[in-house]
Formats: sequence, C-alpha cells, structure tokens
Amino acid sequence: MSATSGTNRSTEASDTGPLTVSNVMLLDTLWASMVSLYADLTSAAAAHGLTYSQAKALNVLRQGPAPMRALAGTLRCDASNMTGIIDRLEARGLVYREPSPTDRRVKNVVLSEDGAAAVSSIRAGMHGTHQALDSLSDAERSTLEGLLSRLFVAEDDRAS
Amino acid sequence: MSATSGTNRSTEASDTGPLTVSNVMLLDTLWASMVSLYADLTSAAAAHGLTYSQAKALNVLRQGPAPMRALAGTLRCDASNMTGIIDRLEARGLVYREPSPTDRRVKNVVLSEDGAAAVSSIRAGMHGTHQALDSLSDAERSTLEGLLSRLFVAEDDRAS
DNA sequence: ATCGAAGGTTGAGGTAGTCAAGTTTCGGGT
DNA sequence: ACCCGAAACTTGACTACCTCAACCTTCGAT
Repeated sequence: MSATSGTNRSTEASDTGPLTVSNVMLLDTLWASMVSLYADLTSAAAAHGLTYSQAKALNVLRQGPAPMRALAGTLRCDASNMTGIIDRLEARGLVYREPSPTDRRVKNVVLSEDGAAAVSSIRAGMHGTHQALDSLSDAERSTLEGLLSRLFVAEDDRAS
Repeated sequence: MSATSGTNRSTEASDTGPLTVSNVMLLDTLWASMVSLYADLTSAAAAHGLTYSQAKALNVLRQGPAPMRALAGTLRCDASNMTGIIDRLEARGLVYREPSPTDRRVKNVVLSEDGAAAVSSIRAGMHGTHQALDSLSDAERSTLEGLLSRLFVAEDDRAS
C-alpha cells in the first residue's frame, strides 16, 4: 500500500529532497485535468441533449447489460437515483429494461442501437480531449495510459 | 472523424506500427480516471457537508479573490449559477463578497480562513487519490505531472 | 446626456443526488 | 411448508445544480 520511499502526502513541501515531486502540485494538475475532461464530456453529451450522468450510464452499458443495482454501484450513486436516469434514457429509446430470467426482482438495462450510436458519437465528440491527445507522441500516449491505468483502473477493482 | 479506428492524429495510417496506442483505449482510461477522481473529490467534500461544485469554487479561490463573472468562466458555468453556489458558501462563512473598489458592478469573492481550512482539508481527504499516487515513484509522478500539464493545463490557457 | 454593453441577481423548468419509506421476490431456518 | 429477514427496484420529499430569459445597476463611449 504505502510506498516505502517518498511519503509525501500530509507532510510539508519543505522536504529538501530534489527528487520529490510534491503531491500538492500533482493534485492540482490532476484536479485541473478532471475538470477539463468533465467539461469536455459534458459539452459533448449536451450536443446530443444528454447530461453527464446519462452519458456515464450509457458508457458503462457499452460493456453489456447490467442490473440497476450493479449500475448504481459502478456509478457510485444511490439505487433510487438510477431509476430516474434510466427512465429518461428509456423514454428516448437509448436503453430498455428487460426482466431477468433468473431473478424476478432484477431488471437488466440494455443499450439499444440508438444508445450505442449516441455514446459512440459522444466519445468522438470530445474534441478538446482528442485535440489534446493529438499533441502527444505514441510513446507518450502509451506512458500516460500505463500510469493512469495503474493509478485508477486498478483502484476501481480494489474498491469493488 | 473516426475515433473508432486506430490512428488518431493525421489520417495517414500507412504505418500500422506496434507502437500506436489507440485513442479508444486511452479515452477509456482517461474517462475512468476522471470518474474516479470525481468520486474521490465528491466524497471528500461530502465529509464536510459540501458538494462537488462548492469544493471546485473554493479550490479556485485559493489562488485569490475573483469576481463572480470570472469564477463562472473558470468553472465553465452560467453566471446565474454562481450566485446560488456562492450564496450557500457565504451562508456558512467559507467565503464573503466584497464590492470592487474600482467598479461598482463587480463583487469580488474572497476565501475566508474557514474556507481556506475547508478546502485544504478536502484536498487532504482525497484518500483514494493520495493512496494511488503513493504507488508511483518520484520519477513516475514527475512524468505524469508533465504529461497532464501539457494535455490540460495548457489547453485551459488556450480556451480562455 | 444617452445608449449599448457588462456584472450581478431573480425566477421558472428540468436533472441529479440523498434519505426514508414501500412493494415484490428470493432464500434460509425451523 | 411456513415464516422472516434481506435484496432489487421504485416512489416521494427535499436540496442542490444547471440553463435560459428577464431584470436592475453601473460603466464607457459616442
């Protein structure tokens, strides 16, 4: 868990080590990156009349149908919340509910063809992000991919 | 724009080199990273009874007072939105409005001491993020910082 | 002195998020 | 077989957030 080398969190930047990159700066950069991605995704979704949360739900469903409960867990929100979000997506035909054959309590949410097209279009419409990525070399993209995967994708597995 | 096919910048796909990292995968990773950061920040803010938007506003104000209009621009939301957000922060004493001495239309929003303490505590309370960052070496943190700065911080300057 | 534009607020309408019920269904214990 | 707790989903109330249109005050320039 805790890296034995540089314990830089919660300590001061007064650490004189030249190798230490203060997590304060990195946290600022991560924060700014998140805000930028969030804005880009939100505006790409808005171009289709969809919200950030709706786009997030559609994106998760790309990987296959999922029960309401699992969706809520993945999106880290209350189950009662999913009802409204899926209601609105269903009203637009981007998604539909299907009773589970094995458990009558469960309703599986399935991405429709229109829904798949919408989420693809939203991902393609994140122009700010695509444009930014184009300024990196292949090697840099690969490096970034590796670092972020270790940071956050693995973290998600741990949490779930 | 085919974001679904392999090569990203400049359509010349002549060299299908093994080095090419598909932007599709990288976009997935960026998306997941953003969701993870968003969730971590939201829960750290919630521990103080604050919302994501309120925390974002407080964080911007760390850099100094700002007029409502500038805040709205930085946070990429409507000016009418800031009124409510700042109202609620002001009601808790985390922030206060100050009339601009040079332009009577402008109200500068200033971070109070309690507000500065709150935002520091929120940043320190992003345990998932700090824990993840601890798994990187100093060199990796530095690399990540550099890549993300180029991707998003510079982009913000361009946009504004 | 006037007029257009900018900064800020208000109000209506819709989406999201949390919490506390409530219904249906499942599954284990006796 | 019957009960009872728990799980999956929904509903309702309440707040926050976001967008848009309208409004008031102030500024700056003509």
